[in-house]
Amino acid sequence: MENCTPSLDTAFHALADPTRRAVISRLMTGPAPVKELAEPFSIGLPAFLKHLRVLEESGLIATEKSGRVRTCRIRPKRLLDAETWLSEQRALWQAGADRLAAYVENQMTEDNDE
Amino acid sequence: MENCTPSLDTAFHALADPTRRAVISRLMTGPAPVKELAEPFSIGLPAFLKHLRVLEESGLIATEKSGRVRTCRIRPKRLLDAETWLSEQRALWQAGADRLAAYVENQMTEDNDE
DNA sequence: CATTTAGTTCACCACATGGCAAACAATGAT
DNA sequence: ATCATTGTTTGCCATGTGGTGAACTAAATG
Repeated sequence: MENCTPSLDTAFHALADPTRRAVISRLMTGPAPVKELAEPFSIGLPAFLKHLRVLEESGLIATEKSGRVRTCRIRPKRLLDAETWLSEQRALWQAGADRLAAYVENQMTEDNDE
Repeated sequence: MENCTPSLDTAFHALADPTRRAVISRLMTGPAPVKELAEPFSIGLPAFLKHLRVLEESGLIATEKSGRVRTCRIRPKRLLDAETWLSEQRALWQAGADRLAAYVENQMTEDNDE
């Protein structure tokens, strides 16, 4: 249940943008060149490349240039790191839920908004 | 496997800061007033309140003021939303892994770096 | 009432982010 | 050799972020 700060910062930050999440989703189905990745979006290439750089520096993706085309692929490890942190937090919460079962039951019933 | 943009943006962004993640971790063990939450950190109250506001507007926590003390508690739903998105992505990846078992095996062996 | 305590608001600052346009490689195709 | 394709770099700009210090409100406490 560490707070292993340095990598989670960049990973969560990278995920906090719809364009970048869409790129992640796309790459989950297999590698792709930059142009194909950028196609669905209405932004220019320079802006899109910035997103790719954020993703790469966060360790969520890896890119490799062969000829004039740069191919991007997913890097599942960092995704798993983020997921692990979240599930650890949930485990922490459930431990507290066991301690204060009745109180938490009350919290949940008033938490069904939105 | 939606990209349900609006809430994930703010949730992931809120999680992209070590101070805010530490607050989340602390609140997982039960509610706490602002002063107690701010104590472990070396930043001033105004800065800390900004973090709390980010957390609250992201829906990750809820706060309630009683008398002169504002009590903060966790809101597990948004945490679960983020965790769900991540696990959906992983499922997507595993589907691709089934399709291209051999290729992905190759990818994993060259992904043991860092 | 006077004072500490807890939180809030305000003005300000340095810096990162996300976007653009435009010019510049470098490779593949004709 | 020419030319289209695919990135890449460079300025530039508006906005958001994370921090500060100082002034202020409101509730317990003596």
